[in-house]
Amino acid sequence: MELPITNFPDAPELKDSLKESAHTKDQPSFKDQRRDRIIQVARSVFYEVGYAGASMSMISNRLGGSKATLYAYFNSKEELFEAIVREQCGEMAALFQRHIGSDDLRSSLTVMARQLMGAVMSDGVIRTIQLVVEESYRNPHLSEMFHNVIQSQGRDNLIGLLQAAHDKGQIDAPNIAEATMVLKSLLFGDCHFKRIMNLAPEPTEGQLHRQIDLAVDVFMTYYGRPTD
Amino acid sequence: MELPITNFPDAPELKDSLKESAHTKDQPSFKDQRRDRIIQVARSVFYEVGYAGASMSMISNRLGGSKATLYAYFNSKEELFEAIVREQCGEMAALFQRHIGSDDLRSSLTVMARQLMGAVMSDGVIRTIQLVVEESYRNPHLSEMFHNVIQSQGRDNLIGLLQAAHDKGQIDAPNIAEATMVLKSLLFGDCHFKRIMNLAPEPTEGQLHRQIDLAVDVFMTYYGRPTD
DNA sequence: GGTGAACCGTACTGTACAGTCTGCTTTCTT
DNA sequence: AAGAAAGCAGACTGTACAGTACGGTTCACC
Repeated sequence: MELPITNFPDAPELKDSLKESAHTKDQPSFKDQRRDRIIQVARSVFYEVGYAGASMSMISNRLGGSKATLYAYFNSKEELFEAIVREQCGEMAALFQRHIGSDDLRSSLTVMARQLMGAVMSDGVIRTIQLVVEESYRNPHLSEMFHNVIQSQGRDNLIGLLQAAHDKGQIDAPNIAEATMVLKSLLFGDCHFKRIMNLAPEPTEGQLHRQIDLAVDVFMTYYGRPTD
Repeated sequence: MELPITNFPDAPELKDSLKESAHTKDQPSFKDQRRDRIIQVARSVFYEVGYAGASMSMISNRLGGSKATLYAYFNSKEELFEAIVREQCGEMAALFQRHIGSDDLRSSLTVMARQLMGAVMSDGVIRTIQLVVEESYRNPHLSEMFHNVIQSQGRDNLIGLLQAAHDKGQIDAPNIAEATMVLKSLLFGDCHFKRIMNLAPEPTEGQLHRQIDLAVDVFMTYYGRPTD
């Protein structure tokens, strides 16, 4: 079922702009930029109709070029999809900057959580998660890739923060991994699951902040030192 | 790609047993039992290869009958899948029996949570969730159906329990819905998400119990009355 | 022993898709 | 200007699948 998306008019424009930027000797090569453009377009198609529902013809049509060109950049649909997930992981990892705990642990946690949650609840990340779930049976290393970013990178940040807080005596959490899990659960709340099930829209900033405040409050009540 | 599952030998046997049971005038008719058998087999196929990966031929082969028979019971692949999800929802709903809080809220919560979590973390339910996620874009009312069970049924039980506890003065939770969300998040923890992403096997009973104990402890520390 | 409903096996139809190939055009390089 | 590299359009191949058609078979029931 080919959607009626007849040759996007912006495709040729882009092509021209690519050529120009090459004249000015920018860092990313033609190929890289074109590759990025393919990933971007393909991602939007996968988002709309899912992995199984997307066809390479659909992608190349919307891209404006020919299928042959598409296959010149990616050897298969699977490889293209993998590149999309990889790129999304990269974007997420870039968001998980390392935080150094301040004296006020509550505000440190809040700042960090806002950053983390904004990323993790966004339409893009949620849709990627859904696609990974769809493909994770056929292609288990996709979820592993995701795991390495979302769990290792994001979680290690949290663990580092909490470990430092524990060492400074701000909290009393002998089992840091467990405490991290509790915090993460409280932060994600109901909402993350609902998002994945397509049962809730992207939360507003206000909703996110309320949820984070509650999570931090519950967490600190359990793990905080009496003096804190 | 047809899997090498040549005509299950048990299919004819079953057919015979169906006929026999009709003689004895059991409640479920031929059709009902046969329908259940189809759902059961189809579910196992969907579990193995996903919705898109499963073909009706594959299902009817494994069933032992012909495709025509399959279509005599279900008008389309989608309808069959919907029946599977509906049945799984029914099974889950049956597990969420109503609990009346005892004087010991901690133990009430623990008992209820063990029941809930055992269901919700099981391979069957998790795999169904994954399939629903896969199809929820094309077929949004599948997730709604799920939502009605897992959220309304399961959650209403929790809400009822907590409301009673609040009324009895066992906890101080002016916003019951919020408290329920906190409890649910703590119970599900990391594990549920990991399960959905195919990153963790079904937890052992010991792991479940530890997680539940921690969740209840955190919850009661925050919401419990000082006297409790 | 005949009738009808359910079922069986399988061939068929129409469609859709991944991936390839070809012949042509544009654009860059030298 | 000439050759090379990349891209374009779209036809083509082979496969897989949803769903249908059909002729033959079983079997309960009359």
